[in-house]
Amino acid sequence: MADFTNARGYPIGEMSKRTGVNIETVRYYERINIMPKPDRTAGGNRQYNHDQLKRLSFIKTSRELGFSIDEIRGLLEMVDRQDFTCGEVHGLTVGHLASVREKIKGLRKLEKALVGMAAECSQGDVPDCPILEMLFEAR
Amino acid sequence: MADFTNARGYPIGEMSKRTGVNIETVRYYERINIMPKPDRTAGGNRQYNHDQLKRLSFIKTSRELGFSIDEIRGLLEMVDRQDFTCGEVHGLTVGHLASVREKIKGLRKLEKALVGMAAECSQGDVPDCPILEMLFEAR
DNA sequence: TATGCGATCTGTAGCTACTACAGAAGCAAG
DNA sequence: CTTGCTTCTGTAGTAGCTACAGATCGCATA
Repeated sequence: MADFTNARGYPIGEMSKRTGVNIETVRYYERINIMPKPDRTAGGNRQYNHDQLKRLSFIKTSRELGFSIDEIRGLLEMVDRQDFTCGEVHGLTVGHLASVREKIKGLRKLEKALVGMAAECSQGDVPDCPILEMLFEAR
Repeated sequence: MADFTNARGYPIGEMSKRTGVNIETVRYYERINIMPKPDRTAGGNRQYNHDQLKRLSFIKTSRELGFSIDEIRGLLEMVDRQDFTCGEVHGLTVGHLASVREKIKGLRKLEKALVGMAAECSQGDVPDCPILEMLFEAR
């Protein structure tokens, strides 16, 4: 059994397991420069350190919270340059929150429309459907 | 001023204006075979008829309701083959409704998490931020 | 009829955020 | 040393468009 508690560095598969980020995606993050180029073994395999693990976790968590790669890039750049303030980060978060709420609003409308359409429908065996009729209304 | 009330056919720009579908997108729909190849003028410009206008409206409305291109393709194939029943269409709609509700649920969770994070934050001028700390927690 | 200008043409490449190969090479256990 | 899992690079695909470039069409006006 492999043991990564000593500072031997994590291979990419371990990074993937620990963060839940797909291996291919880890390499992708390197390619688009939100993850740094890690050390390599003599044979050329990637070897990550603990900071890089934390960075990848950050990205994963942020993605799960719906931040775009570009938003995350912005946050990470501030972190890397050490020139952020709590207020800035708060601003980005609140901005993102607003866009999430927009999405929820849109989906609620949509839900309503679908419920309305479904309610109109007899669900019968007939080839005649108010749902399709609605959708087919030319503008 | 152009007049399309006679059966001269609609050029692509008119289709676009009437449905709100981008011109490039109309051509894209043709390429992926959810819109038929329309007639052409002597010079090679597309000339659509009223049925095609209705079909494009159908696609647009369905997209706005969040149906995927593949779902729409399915609906249109049924329509084209004339072998759908109202029950089938209802089924597709209800299935789609379920996935919309799933999305809403996910976004609500996300909203909650963001609100929680933002509340923790002093918004101050300091380079020390509980939001970033949360995001940086290694797993 | 000529001209000018907007609309349209084809083909290709880009976007977001990944994912999925192929074929070769590394690496660790037995 | 072999076996077999992991990792490597590079490329291409996914959805659903959008954005060009450079050429041609078509219609109104002079």
